[in-house]
Amino acid sequence: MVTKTVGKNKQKAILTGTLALISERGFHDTPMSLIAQRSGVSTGIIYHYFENKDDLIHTLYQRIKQEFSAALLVGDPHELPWPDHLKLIWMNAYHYYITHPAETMFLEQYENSPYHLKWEEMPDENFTRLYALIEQDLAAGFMRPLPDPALYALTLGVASSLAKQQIEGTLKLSADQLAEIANAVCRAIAA
Amino acid sequence: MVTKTVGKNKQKAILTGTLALISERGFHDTPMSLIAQRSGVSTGIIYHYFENKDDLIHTLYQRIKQEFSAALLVGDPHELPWPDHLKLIWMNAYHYYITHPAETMFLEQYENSPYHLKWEEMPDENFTRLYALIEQDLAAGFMRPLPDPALYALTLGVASSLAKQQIEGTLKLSADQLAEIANAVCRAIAA
Amino acid sequence: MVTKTVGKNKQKAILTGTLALISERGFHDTPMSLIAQRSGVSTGIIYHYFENKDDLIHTLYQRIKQEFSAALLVGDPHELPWPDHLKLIWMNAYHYYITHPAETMFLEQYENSPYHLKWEEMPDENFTRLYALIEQDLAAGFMRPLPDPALYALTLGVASSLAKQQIEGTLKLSADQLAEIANAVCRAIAA
Amino acid sequence: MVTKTVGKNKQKAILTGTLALISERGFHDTPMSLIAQRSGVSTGIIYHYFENKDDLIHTLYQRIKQEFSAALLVGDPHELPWPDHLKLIWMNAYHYYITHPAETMFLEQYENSPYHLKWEEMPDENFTRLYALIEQDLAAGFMRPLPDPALYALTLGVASSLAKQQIEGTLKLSADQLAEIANAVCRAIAA
DNA sequence: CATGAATGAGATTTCATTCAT
DNA sequence: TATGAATGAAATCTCATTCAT
Repeated sequence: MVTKTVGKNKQKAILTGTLALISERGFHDTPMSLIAQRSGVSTGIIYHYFENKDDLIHTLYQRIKQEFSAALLVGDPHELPWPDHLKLIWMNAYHYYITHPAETMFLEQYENSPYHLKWEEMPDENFTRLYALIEQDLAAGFMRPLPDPALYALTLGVASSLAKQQIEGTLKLSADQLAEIANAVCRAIAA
Repeated sequence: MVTKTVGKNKQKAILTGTLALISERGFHDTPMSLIAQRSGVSTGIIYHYFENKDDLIHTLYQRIKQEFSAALLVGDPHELPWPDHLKLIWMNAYHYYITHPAETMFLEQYENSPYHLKWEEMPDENFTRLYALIEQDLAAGFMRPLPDPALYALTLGVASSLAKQQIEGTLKLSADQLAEIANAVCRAIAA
Repeated sequence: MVTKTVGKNKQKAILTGTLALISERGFHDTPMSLIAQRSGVSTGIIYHYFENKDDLIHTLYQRIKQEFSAALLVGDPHELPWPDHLKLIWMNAYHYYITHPAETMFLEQYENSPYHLKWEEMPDENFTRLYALIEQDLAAGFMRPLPDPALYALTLGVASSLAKQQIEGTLKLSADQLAEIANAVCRAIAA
Repeated sequence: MVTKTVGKNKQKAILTGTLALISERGFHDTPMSLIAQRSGVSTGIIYHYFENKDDLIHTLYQRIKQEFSAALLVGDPHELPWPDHLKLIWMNAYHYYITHPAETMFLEQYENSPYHLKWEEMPDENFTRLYALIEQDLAAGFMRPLPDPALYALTLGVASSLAKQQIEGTLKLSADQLAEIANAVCRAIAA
């Protein structure tokens, strides 16, 4: 039982090290040996926990994506009326991004590389619940009937774009400005 | 006279080959030897025109960024009143993206990699003119006083996000839907 | 226990292979791939033991220099009176040179290339002891008060020069001739 | 006639550039392109004046060797009695070395690389005259009957060794010290 | 489970030499 | 003569992956 935990810890350490390095240096320029070093493990052991480098990176992606989807549901948006649940979700996304800079940079990098086309997206329960909520809003006529990707781009896409700039230090938003942008996002898609 | 341009042609061929390969395969997985082969030149000559791989990629980025900024001004948006000039610019961006899939994928990849933080952005005359137009709209009270990056995310960011999905084949927009989205974008930032 | 030393053996093999090749072919014309082949190792492992080619060559130089300095003290020259200790040291140097032709050619090549100006000389205990002995001889008035480099040139420099020619096959010295030259060297610097 | 001079000038420029670069950077690390640049000529033209890189380097060596041998005879040593002519030759050598640092470094490098074994030494009239003078001294019993290479090592070898150290800045000799060393050299080989 | 030396294919870059102009 | 773009073989170095211990 002790060793089981050690094993999990080691796997976690590898994922953490990989995240740190890739967010700093990019996919290229992040060799396995450096990951091992940063994670405090040997090169060989990585291949015990992951099939190969691609598998390691993809696993990391899935973990982060899952963590992100869970973060979107913080505060139980399903309990709130339109448009409050939309604003909460948007704020949750934004908050996750700026409090998880490494994860954010990694996600952006991953999703914008031809890398992620090689794998199919895993189904995720939290996203399923979110899509259901959106369907309700559409059915109730609160939201304009735009294609899903358009709704995404006009909402969470904006959040990620802004967060990225804050992380890079090229933007600083006050609470008021943030609320104002959240309103703008609502205006964009509200019926 | 024809032969005088051979040199430039070769440099252009290299940039074109690089663009094609990187948009298909990513930064990693695009070796110089493959670039040479695809461009129909020898490996060595690449280093005559570019200092190294980084320089090649960055130069390519600058060229595309320039081409893009020029595309935004097609149809003389400065001559149109608010909000028509905004819509024109937005449509120009969108049009550039979907008619230049390789360039789009390259731009996204480049701007989302730690790569681009190593270089400072070049000043660009077209962007300067665009910013001036935005300042006017802000001063005239047409647009909400949001920070530049927020305005960008709510407008061109949306266009790029949508275009990317169309290129990847996960989205198809009708002219009506597109116009509807352009309206949404306007609503978002209009005062 | 045998296998524990495998690592060191491999490093030694690389140094030995490098020495052989460089003494035969020179710095240029000695590619890493050839070193690997001659040493019976893979190219990659060389970079496990040495940072780069420069580091490999410089490390080899240091090892040889150390071995040489140890060879100078064979027979305990400190126990002999003037000028016998000088003659012993001189003979030791000469003997080392002609019995280590590869090392000799390497040393000469290294010390006569702009290469060695990039590194600072390591302090060496044996040389320190030799300098102390020379100081004594100077203080005792046995030797003429010439600058150290001049003393070196008039003694060991002569040994190396002669050895080099013997190695190249352009000179053959009898024991008598050698003794005669050792005397000449003594005459040159004796007070 | 004008162009003939230009040609010679260009060849001279190439030799001068090569000398400067090799004395600074070594045989390796001195590419043809850099030689062209430093010499103010195009890469291609070098191959008009020299067959290849080896030929260029060997030609340079011969020129310098010739210049050096001429320098040894300055002041007409043949007119002076023993041991004055020996001292004059020795001083001539020393003087040439310290006033021609690039040439000195080049010579040393060349003669200590496996390079020079590929070519046979050219006969040189000045050296022939010098050898004749030495024969006379030997026959007259002024000099000890040591092999030629030994005589060389004990005389000019010492001069070159000292000069090299002065060039590298690790030694500074006063006129007195120099005269003292010249005396030491004479003592070494005088009967 | 764990290590890290070892491999070797392949990546980037260099450079002597050629040749069209 | 003169240029310098062009070639491509070869050099240096990297790195994902394996495996003996």
